[in-house]
Amino acid sequence: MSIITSKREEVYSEIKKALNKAKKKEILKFNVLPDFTVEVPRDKTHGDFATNIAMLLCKEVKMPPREVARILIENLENVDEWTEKVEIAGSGFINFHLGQKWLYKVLPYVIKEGENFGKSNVGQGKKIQLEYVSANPTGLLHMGNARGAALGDTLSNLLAAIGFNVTREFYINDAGNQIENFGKSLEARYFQLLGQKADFPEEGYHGEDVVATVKNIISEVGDKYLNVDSVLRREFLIQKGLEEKITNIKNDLARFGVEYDVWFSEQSLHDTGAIKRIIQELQDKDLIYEKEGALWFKTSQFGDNKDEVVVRANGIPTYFVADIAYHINKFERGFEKVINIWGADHHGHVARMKGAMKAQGYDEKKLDVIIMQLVRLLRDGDVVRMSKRSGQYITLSELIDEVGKDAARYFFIMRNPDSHLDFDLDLAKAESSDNPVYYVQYAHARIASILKASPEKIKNIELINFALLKEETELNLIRKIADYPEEITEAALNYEPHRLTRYAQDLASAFHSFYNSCRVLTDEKGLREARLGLVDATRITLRNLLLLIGVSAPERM
RNA sequence: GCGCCCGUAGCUCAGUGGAUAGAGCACUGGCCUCCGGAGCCAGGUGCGUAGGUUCGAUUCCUAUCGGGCGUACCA
Repeated sequence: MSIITSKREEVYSEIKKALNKAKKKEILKFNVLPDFTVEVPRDKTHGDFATNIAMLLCKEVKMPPREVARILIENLENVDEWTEKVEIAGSGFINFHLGQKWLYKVLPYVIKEGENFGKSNVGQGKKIQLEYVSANPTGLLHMGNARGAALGDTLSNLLAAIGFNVTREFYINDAGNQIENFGKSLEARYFQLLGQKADFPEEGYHGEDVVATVKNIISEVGDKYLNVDSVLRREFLIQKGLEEKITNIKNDLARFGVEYDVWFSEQSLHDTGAIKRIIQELQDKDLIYEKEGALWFKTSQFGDNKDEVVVRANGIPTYFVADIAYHINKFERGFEKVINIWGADHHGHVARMKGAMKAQGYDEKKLDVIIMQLVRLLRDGDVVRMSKRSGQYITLSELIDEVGKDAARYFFIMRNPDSHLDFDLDLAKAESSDNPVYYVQYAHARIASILKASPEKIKNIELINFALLKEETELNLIRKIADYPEEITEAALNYEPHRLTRYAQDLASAFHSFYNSCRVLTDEKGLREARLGLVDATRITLRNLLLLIGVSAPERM
């Protein structure tokens, strides 16, 4: 429990106590206590915490809000012990000024916690699963996959930090139509590279990477498969091709700092009969009918706007039913929460997947789908057009080469997933103040060099007199640090990783301001030690934060 | 047509049922004999439009306009 959270709760419960006291005395007459807020006001002159309770209550008690506020304040107990000043402001806000004492407790707490600062047990060890990227293994990872990777990994880190037991998972679409297509493409390239005539399938994968894959296969087995049965040849090429593609995907993601606990194969759902089982179960529930030779699932009964095919007329199950089987599998593994990160082009899939879970007797509320909008790439101010089919796209690997892992990850989580993302390659590459990543990392490097230049190391934080920190920039920095645990919790629970970059910016800014107005390594020993403590607490916070985002915290730049 | 997301500063984006709506970039001017100037300080414009709910709406609801995506026996 962080200091600021406990402080807020203290204020909250004191207000409640006062209200109940006034109610008992029949000065305020109300039935149910409204759901009021206690928040840190935007404007510092409005104190450390503010509540809107008076405005919410005014109607029921039939008094002007400021009058309600006055009564409430009168009924607060031992106000002087925990506040410096309580005032009524604006149309009826009550502002609590707590003084600075509690702020000084923040720093020793942070230093003692170290890398645990910000962590909590809000999640209580509950099992939670995140599935992200899950790109088709028929090609390389593109910008959209990269955004999903950065978001998914950061969100996983966040949830783990607040005490959830997180499983990170990649679903490999190694079955279905696109694999057939992949096989045809490989086969055509195989013929072509061996000097044979072959038409390349129109719907095939035109990318250069497919050519490279086939070249690798040829260097291994030569023309051995030129004259075998086409079915066997394709089977072999697909197996080899998938192996290489999946290895590539794993390597690229690893370079991006993204590691998975589970790589789940779609094919395995066919092999184990899980898909057949689902279809049977749906049939038993009378949720399946036949039309034009295909089997349809009555998804419209569950909020979808039309029914969906689960088995095609040619007898091959669709991606949809495989995905249902996969999600049932997730629930069977006992996750209390299942989170998917999908691109906006899959949003139509959400309602029917939830419907399918409901049809199978699972609580669809346990399935959260984060839809992220698509990425647009900008170079020299122009949009770079991308298309996977045509093979024209910038890969994750190329992106890392060009702008580096740190900048790429930072940029991807800077935006709300709901927002379209314009990825400005030139800005991401800029080694200047324009680049928000450097701005934050610079603060960390600067701290490292102060600590290095310091004549003494902090040994016993108990002996430091933090009350010597009285400058406005010092107090601002402490307040910002104190916000950190709450920021982490909010970002995690609301699935909002982008809050982290904003906070990072603010924290770095508060530090730079402090640095410019206060000399750390001053001759006064007491003040120097207090400031070193402040600097160290800033370092710990910055470092923990960057770690969550998957960006390095450099000692030097 | 229908469904989902978005519309906030010149640009890229945060944010909130409440008190003066923020940040970065861009533009202008200042700041190191001293811990890293990749820094700091100062400067100004905006919630697409129209209704409704509310003590209070940029936020919630409805309509409308604009952009993206979906609406496959692709995934």
